[in-house]
Amino acid sequence: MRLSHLFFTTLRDDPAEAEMPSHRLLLRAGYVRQLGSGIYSLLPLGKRVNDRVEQIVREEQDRIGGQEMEMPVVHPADLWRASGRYETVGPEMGRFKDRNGRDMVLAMTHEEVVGQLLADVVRSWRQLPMMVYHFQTKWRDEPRARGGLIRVREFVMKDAYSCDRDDAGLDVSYWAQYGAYVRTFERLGLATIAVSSDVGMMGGSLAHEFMVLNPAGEDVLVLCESCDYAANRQVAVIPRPDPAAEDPLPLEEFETPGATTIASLAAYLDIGADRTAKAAFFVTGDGRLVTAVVRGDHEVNETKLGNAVKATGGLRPAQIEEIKAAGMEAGYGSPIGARGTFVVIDDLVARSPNLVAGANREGFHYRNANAGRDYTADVTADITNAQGGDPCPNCGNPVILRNGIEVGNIFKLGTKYSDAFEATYLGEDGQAHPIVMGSYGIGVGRNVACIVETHHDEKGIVWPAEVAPYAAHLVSIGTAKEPRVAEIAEQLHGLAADAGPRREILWDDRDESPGVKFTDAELLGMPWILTVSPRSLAAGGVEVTERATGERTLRPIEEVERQLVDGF
RNA sequence: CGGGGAGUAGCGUAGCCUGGCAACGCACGUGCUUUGGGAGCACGAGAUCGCGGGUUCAAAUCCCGCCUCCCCGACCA
Repeated sequence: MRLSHLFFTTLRDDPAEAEMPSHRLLLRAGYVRQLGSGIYSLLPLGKRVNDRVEQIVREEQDRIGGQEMEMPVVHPADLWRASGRYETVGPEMGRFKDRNGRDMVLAMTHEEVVGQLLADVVRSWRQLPMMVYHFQTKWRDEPRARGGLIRVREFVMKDAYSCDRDDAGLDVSYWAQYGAYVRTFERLGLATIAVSSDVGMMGGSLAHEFMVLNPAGEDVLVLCESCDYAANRQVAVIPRPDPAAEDPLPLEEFETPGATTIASLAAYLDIGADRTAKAAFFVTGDGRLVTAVVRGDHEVNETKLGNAVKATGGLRPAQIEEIKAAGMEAGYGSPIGARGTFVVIDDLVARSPNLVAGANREGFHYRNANAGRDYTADVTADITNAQGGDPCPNCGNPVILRNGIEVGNIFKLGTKYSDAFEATYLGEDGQAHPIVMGSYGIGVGRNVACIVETHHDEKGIVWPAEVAPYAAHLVSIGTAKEPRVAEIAEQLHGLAADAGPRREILWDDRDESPGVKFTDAELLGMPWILTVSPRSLAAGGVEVTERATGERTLRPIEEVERQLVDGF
């Protein structure tokens, strides 16, 4: 490809809105352009990288027996009503009416379509197991897009669906996908950590997320450096020691002026935060006020809390008025004397005697609050976040917290969708059984961004060879001085093109100064930069620079020609 | 949705407080020179100053409303 013909432009200055390296570099180097919040066009270079990433994902899916297909982006709403998700999902799903007034939705995932297809196609146990996948656009109207391609609203996902006769079969499919993901991310040049995760809106029993460590990551991971424990903080369960036993003392109200936070309360009383009980207030999607009580030295984990109260439609922080309506006082709140609220107590609070808790009266707290005696739980569960230094559940050594970006996930779905669509098969026993499903996603664009996040330097992108849009970047210099420069460049460019699409190179044939060409070559990030110039020809060939190391060697033309075909 | 910030030429910005010809760098076009690390000179094109309303002799600038984008928090590939 001649750079003079390529639909792109590089930017000398960083776009003001781009903060993450991948966002900045993909914009500057002319790979992508933004159309709206969380909506991006892929320019030709971006499209080629995207295709290379897709191809690696495709090969690894095919290797474990996945069959590629394609399902639509626009679905009739009735399909989503059948699974119940038309009601449960909320505003992140795009909804519209067709010209006849029928409710339609934009696909945010494809379990429903697969469920319906299974009901249609699968009759017999002989058709199972079976795994299908496709690359398709999803629309998810996220509350906030961010970080360029890291978190967008419209994106292409590889989503795969495994279909098995029973749980044992699902287990096999699940771990086959696990292995495929490990290979996929290795080939993409991404160091991932598989963490166990929440099953979220998908429902199901077991799930892993593949995470790339990144300070800008939106997930917090709980990791153990002594063993291989790794979990999303949403689900990490940390063992906690029993608090020292004390006899319950009488409840006693006392004045704590202005102590609306645990920090100020503990400082005022000169006690540890672990001697206090903290109440946090949420409202579920179905309108219940939830009061969560954790010890002052912990934080509420909203995922665990949501699961504990079986919240449909998620949780949102409660308004002051909603807290007051239940007889509680924000800043001095506790379930003591409250009414009309669902109370969830962290199991550590349940075991901690004589805590300081809010008195539901401005400027007052109680001493010696005891769960079970002074207030009762509707549910007692672990609802706290793991913290750095907590003991690892495997080996007991202190865990660390790191941020991560989720580049892929795998879910055991079970029969939720096959039940909804009556997707059954006749078993060897002559009976109908529900098909057992799994679901496996990889966001293509996010992976592209993550590759740039790990493979770049101060000059620009450094593509791993497997995903680079072109195998090499040819820079020709001094064509006016030496006619052979253009001839040789032309020859190398044609040779690479003839060697096949994967061997094609980018040739900067523009009439630009050498400085501009080198700078752009480094910004664009092809793994090899080939320089043809009067100087290189006089020295006997082509200068070959490895982008990653900056190492330069002068190689005879014939050798470069061979390497353009066989690889460098 | 809560909090913070920003919309001026393709990109980056100044001008706004204190109203008075819309400016600078890069990029872009033409010509000449230059050609191994973001070249030089000359000429040139490019902006309804996010949108709507208001105040004023006069609005990028002041006031009101709206829209969009970015960043931090609750969701996910």
